[in-house]
Amino acid sequence: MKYNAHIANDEIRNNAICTNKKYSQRKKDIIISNILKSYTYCSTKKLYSEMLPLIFDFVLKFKCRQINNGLFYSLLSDYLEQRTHYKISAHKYLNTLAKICTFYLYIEGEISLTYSNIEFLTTKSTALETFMTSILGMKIKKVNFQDLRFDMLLIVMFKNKTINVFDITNEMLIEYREFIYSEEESVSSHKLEYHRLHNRLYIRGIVSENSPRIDTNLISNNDYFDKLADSEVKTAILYYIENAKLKTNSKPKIRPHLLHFGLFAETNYKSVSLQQYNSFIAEHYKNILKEEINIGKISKNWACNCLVRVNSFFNFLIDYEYRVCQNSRDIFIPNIFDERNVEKNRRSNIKEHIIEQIRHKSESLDEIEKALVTIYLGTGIRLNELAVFRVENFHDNASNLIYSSDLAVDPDIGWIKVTGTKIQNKERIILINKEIFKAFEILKRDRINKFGNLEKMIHPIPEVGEANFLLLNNSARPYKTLGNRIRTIFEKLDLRDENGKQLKITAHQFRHSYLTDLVKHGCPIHLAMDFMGHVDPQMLHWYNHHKKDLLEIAREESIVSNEFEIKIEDNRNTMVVKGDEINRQYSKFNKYYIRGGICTTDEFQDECDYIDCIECKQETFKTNYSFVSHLNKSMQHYYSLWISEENHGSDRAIYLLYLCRLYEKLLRKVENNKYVHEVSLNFEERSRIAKEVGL
DNA sequence: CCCCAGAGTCAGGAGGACCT
DNA sequence: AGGTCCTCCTGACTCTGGGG
Repeated sequence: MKYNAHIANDEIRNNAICTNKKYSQRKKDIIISNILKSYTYCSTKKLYSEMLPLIFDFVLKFKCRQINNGLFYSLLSDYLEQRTHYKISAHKYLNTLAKICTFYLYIEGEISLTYSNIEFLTTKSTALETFMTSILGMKIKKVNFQDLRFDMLLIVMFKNKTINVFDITNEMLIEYREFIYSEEESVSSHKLEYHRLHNRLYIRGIVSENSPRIDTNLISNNDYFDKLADSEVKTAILYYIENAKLKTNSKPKIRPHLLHFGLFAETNYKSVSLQQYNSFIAEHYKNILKEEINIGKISKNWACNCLVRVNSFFNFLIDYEYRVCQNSRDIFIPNIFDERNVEKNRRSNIKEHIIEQIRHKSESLDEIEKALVTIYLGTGIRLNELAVFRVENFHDNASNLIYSSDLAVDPDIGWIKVTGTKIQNKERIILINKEIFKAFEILKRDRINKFGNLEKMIHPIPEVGEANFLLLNNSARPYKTLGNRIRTIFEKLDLRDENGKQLKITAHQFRHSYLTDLVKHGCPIHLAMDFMGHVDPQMLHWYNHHKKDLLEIAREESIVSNEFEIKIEDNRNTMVVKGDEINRQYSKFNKYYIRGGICTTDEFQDECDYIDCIECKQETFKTNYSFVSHLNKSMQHYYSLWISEENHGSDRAIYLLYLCRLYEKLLRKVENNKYVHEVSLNFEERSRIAKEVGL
């Protein structure tokens, strides 16, 4: 993804708000107002507008000075706390503002970047993104800020220089970006390089928020690392031990714990082994906490946080031993807090009885949660699509279609228009039933209660303009962490499988279930694709968990049922398989087709020499055979007509006919009930097609 | 009034599932 | 095959309500 950083830099230089000299108050005000302008959606705007000038001044003080993230931030907190009447805590938005100021000053050439504060100021952040887009004019909307950081670090590698504080100049940035985004070079390979670099150099801090801040959040070059890592970490541990002794009274909770770990580390760290590490953690974890810090009475998270930090310290020790002592044994460092069991294969659909369970148990949820569950359950919507769903896309009064098992048309029920996130600006229609309709109403009502009149609501984020998101977080910003909430909900539901094992359900799994359901009920392929928002029919293979039934239905009920079979081509040998065997072979071979003209793979087009294969005569033909299953007698007739004609012998014909059938029904209803039929673009297109084919 | 603990919430990083 | 984005987790915040 390209962004025009160099252009932006030139513009800034041409219209420089300030030179390298000191900022005048007026210029400073302009900068600050610009930053604030980009930050108006912040829920505590007043607080920040008051603090921003202070932050700006503060950042200026660090002109051309190396400073560590942690130190920088703690100093900033102190600085602000002294000068305002607010009690400053480690506030993320505040942090972001500091990043913005730093970045601005960097762009202006007022400050230089150290390796440390590269990390510091290029963290991915909505505010930073907004800032760069609106104020600096950088078109980096789609750029991951992680990548920006990669770039900056890789400049150093690309230049084959050791990392030096002031080596990263704008010219280097420009040159490197040109290099990295040139067509000859793959960005991903650089990412890999970066990962190696990153993993080697980055040590996470072992400092708790309740502890004095120490410079342990190190990112450094090799020299720095080699020179300082040993003594620095050692110092940190000793520091803790010292403080533990001194301040046991004032901080009774953390000290014994750290003391224990610190002593262990100090005495054992030269020879700490994986076995020691594991057994130590596993055997003493609970006892230590109970004995030393009385786990029953303190925050669980807090204790865990301490352990994580110590954990990372041990990671460092082991890494250090491995690297410095040249010990060649394999070391695997487990994360004792990482209990997730990530499924390595594709995600599964949700079995019917689990869905029943969900429906049953969700009675205990509150209204909003219940609505969310209902929507995901019944629409196959992507997680993010609901998060950015706009109120105006909810056609509550519109008449429209609904997909159901008998393909009936129900004009009483509406649709939602979803803006795709995978493909930009691509919209699609999802048909909803009354249950989902109600769920949306609940969300809408909740939205009005929280944020006022829906119709007059303009989204607080400037670049969003008048978009009116249905879901907002407490700061009236788009609900980025909807996934977290969904996960919490399903944890609350405590779903169990047959063996009583707790199930982890994610929102995306409902997509699998939804498609499986569609196909199971014989939904035609292109319609299913529309509903799912897929471009490539092959994706349906990925999602469809109903293959066996699908094939059997297709075989038994299709218009070509008398002669239905699947030929599987394997090195030019053809075999005909049916039933279970079809299912078994399905995954084994890529190349298959159905007699009657349905071809499924691209490769097949080149080699196909079957007369029946209509596909090979079509340019854009791509499908699988699942649509066949829904055809009824009347459709057989149309189908036979269509495939008999040249250039029309494709599943497209089936699709069109299917649409015709739907529209036929709809039009009839509209006529009878004097229904005003609102159509979306998608449906206009379909309507047009329907007319073209004679309806 | 403050303190505490728990519940709820949110941004960001990492990795890999999804999708073109 | 390479790009996108989902899901996990973590650190750290806010809110609430009870107790001193």
